[in-house]
Amino acid sequence: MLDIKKIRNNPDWVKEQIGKRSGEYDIDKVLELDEKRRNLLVQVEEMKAKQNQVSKDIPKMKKEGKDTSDLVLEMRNLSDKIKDMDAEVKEIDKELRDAILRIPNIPNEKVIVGKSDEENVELRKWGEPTSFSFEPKAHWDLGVDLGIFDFERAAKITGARFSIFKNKGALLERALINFMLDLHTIDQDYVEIAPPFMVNRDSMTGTGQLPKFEEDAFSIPSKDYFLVPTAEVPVTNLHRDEILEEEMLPIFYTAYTPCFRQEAGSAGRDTRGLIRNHQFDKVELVKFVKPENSYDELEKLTSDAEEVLKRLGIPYRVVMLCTGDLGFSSAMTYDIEVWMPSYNRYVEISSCSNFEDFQARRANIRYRRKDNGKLEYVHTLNGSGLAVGRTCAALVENYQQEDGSILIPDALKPYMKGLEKISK
RNA sequence: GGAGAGAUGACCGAGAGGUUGAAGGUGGUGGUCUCGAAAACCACUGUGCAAGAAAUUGCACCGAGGGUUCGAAUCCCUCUCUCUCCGCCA
Repeated sequence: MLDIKKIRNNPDWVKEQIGKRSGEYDIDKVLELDEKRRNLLVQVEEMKAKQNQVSKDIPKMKKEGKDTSDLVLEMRNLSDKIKDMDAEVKEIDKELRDAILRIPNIPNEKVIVGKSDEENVELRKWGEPTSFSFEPKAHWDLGVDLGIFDFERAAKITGARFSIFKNKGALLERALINFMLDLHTIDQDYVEIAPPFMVNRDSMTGTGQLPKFEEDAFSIPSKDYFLVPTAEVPVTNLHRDEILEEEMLPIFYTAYTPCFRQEAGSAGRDTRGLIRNHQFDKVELVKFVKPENSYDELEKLTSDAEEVLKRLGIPYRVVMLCTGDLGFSSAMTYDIEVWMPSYNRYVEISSCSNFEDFQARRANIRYRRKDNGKLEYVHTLNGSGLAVGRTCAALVENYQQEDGSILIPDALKPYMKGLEKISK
């Protein structure tokens, strides 16, 4: 959520910044509602001030033995007027809040301006695309042949875009989760969280999934809960409506959760295999930091996620998303893209973002500065560390052998009971 | 699911229709004392919104939302959450 004062004081600048994004956003509506609200507020507050004053006077007058019945009658009228006007203010408040919540974050000035993902910029590359002395297969073929993935039965028991991991495939999935969590908690400084896999509406609003993207989420109507689309939601909301002490910062969390997404609008894309499922596993990294450190922390968070691929020996590259491809809540995002032989290109496997105070403002996460005792919004960041399903797919494809078996990278062997390779 | 109890400031905890934004304490900040520190003592110490150049002023906020009243932290209703007991259950 943007600061309404910022919008009010620099409307043209805000429009220009938001204009760098793709999509249309109605900032004039926000300005209009804000104006309307403040006009009403001045009036109703004047009336309330009078009401409060008279309410103080009445007991005094009674003590002095004066008759208050006329005054009480007058106040009864005023009270009714106030009630009507309060309701009006409340209605406008709601509209205003809803309108602001639908305005995306302002991109950081360093983010490259561009229209779509085609204008994203490659920052660095690690390794080279895997070369094969034979025709490499896609993971959905390899995995089914090896009996470690089963998509047909997943479609039967649930529907399209679900997967089953079986035998060594299930072990591999589990190993990857543990490998990633151990890396982040033991070799890096993250504290592990095992959060609920369902969250309420306030949490979804706090991180920016709602109100604008409700159709992307799976919901539990009977409780107005949502299946988590990412661990970012429960973990960032851990500190919703809290005031943190400065010495508590920075806070680093990592969490494994399954993620549930409708994938609305992606019909027909990536329909095979593990790339785009309604349910997938992910290990997430989340940071709460002081504003002055957030961009340094974004660099570290990204390299912490990259470390997973380095240790697994899977080639990848890091790109900066241009303004047109930036997510709704993000001020700056680096995507880590892994080499996927079946696609013959790099595929997104992690998205590392600095939200600055956008989420903190929505979720009301503040901290008290030691030097002046003032409250300030924290900056929040997160990134996948990594998407487990896609990592699994990338590993299978990049480590495939001519005979259809899959070599296990050294770093993962301790998590696979020392298994060297998966074969028939 | 049934029966009870509760939810108050950063934290603990009073308050039971009328100068209560809310006693007292803890914590925090500043000061006195000290070579320094601790202890003790003194003072200060909520958030949001609006108006104003500013000092400042107004309004709101005692789990959330409604209601009663001239006036609600205090009374009534609904909901959420926490705790105790019973039942059911991985």
